Amino acid sequence: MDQKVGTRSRILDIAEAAVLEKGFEATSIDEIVAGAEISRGGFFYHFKDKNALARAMLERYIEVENALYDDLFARARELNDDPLHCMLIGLKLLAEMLEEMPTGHPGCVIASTAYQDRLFDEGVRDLNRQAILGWRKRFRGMFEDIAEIYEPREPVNLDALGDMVSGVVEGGLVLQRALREHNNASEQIMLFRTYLKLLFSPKT
Amino acid sequence: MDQKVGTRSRILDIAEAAVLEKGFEATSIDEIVAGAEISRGGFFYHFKDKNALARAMLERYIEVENALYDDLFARARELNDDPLHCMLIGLKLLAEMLEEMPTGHPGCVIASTAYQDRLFDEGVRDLNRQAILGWRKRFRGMFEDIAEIYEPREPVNLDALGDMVSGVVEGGLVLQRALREHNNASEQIMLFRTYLKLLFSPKT
DNA sequence: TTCCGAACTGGACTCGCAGTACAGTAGGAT
DNA sequence: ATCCTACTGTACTGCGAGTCCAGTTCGGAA
Repeated sequence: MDQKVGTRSRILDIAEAAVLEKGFEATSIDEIVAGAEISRGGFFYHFKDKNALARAMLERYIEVENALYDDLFARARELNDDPLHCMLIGLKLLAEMLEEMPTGHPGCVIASTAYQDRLFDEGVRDLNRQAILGWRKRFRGMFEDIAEIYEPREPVNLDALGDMVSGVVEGGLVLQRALREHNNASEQIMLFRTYLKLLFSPKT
Repeated sequence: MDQKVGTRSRILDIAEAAVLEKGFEATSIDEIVAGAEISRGGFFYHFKDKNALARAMLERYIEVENALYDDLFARARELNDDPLHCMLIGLKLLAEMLEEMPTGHPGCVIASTAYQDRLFDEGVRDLNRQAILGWRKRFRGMFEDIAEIYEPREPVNLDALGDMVSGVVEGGLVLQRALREHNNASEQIMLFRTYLKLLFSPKT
C-alpha cells in the first residue's frame, strides 16, 4: 500500500470533480479508475456499482453543504444578532460565494440526480429527498424567528418560503448552466434577498 | 404506407412521453422504435442520431411552450388591461395549470438537458440557451411595461427579474421531482407572485 | 514466524445500447 | 416504366457497466 490516504476517498474526489463538470452519466468508471490510478477490480471492491458511488458522493456532498451553511449563517450571526439581518447577510455571503466559484459551484448535484432519476435506485433518491427536506427545515426555522419579530406584509407559507431558498439556488444554477453565464445564481439569490426585505419590512 | 400521420412526429410523441417520464438518457432507441412500431433503420432514417432527436424534441417543445405562454397572457390581458394585474393573473393561471398536470408537467425538458450537457452537441445546447433567452426577453418586456406605471419599491435588474420567472419554475420543478410532492412548482410561482405584488405596490 | 484477511491487480467475459452499413422493398408521383 | 421516399431487416462495431475470479501484497494478530 503506497497510498496512506484511503483509496475510497480518492475515488470519491475524482468522481465528484468529474461528475460536477460533466454530469454523472457522462462520467465512466474507466475514467475514474484511470484518474485514481487503480484497477477496475479495485473500484468495484469499494463500490458495488455506480449507485453505491452516487450514494456515497451524495452523502459526503450533503454533509459538506450543510457544514457550509452552518458556517455561513454562524458568521452572519456574528455580524448581526437580528434574525432578519442575519438572514440577509447570510444570503449575501452565499451569493458572493457562488460568484467566486470558478466552475459554477457544486449545488447542482441535487438537481442533477433529480433529473436522472431512473438511473438511480431508491436509496439515492431518498438521500436527495432528505437533503432538500433538511434545507426546508433549516430555512423554515430561520423564517419563523424572523416572522416573530417582523410581521410579514403578505401572508406566506413558511415551508414554501424555505423551499424557495433551495428553489432559487437550484433554478439559478439551471439557468447558469444552460446560458453559460456566470452569476445568474448569485443574482437570483440577491433578488430573493430583496423579496425578503420587502416582505419583512416594518409597516411603519 | 398505412400511416397517414407522419412517422416522424409519432416518433417524437413517443420519445417525448418517455423522456419526460424517465429522462433522456434512460430512454433507449429500441424502446422508442418499439413504441412507434417501426424498425431501427426507420428511426435512423428520420434522425441521424440521438442528438438530432433531442434537437427536434426541443424545437417542438419550445414552440408549444411559447404558444402556451402567448395564450396564457393573452387570456390574462383580456381579464385586465393593466400590465401588473395582467402579469399577476397570468402567473395565477400558470400555477393552476401546473397543478392540473398529473405527471408534474414537461417544464423539465430544459433543465433536464441542461444537466445532461455532455450527452448533447452544441446545437442542442444552443437551442436550450435560446429558449431561456426568449423567456427572459418576454418577461423583461412585461416587467418594463409594469415598471413604467408602478415604480419598483427596490431597485431591481429587470433582466434578472425576467430570469427569475424561468428560474422559479425550473427550481420548483426540481424540488417537485426530487421530493415527489405535487405542487411545489405552483406554490413557488404563487410566492413569486407575492413578490411582484410587494415590489410594484404603490408607495402611498 | 506464520498466517489471515483487507485491499487490491488483471484479465476474460456478458449484456445492453448507440451507431453504421447496406441490401432490399412497397407504393405514390411523374 | 422508373424513380424517389419511406421505410424493413440483418449484421456488425464499439463502448461502458457489471460479473467472476484467480492471484498478489502488505500489515497486524497469534
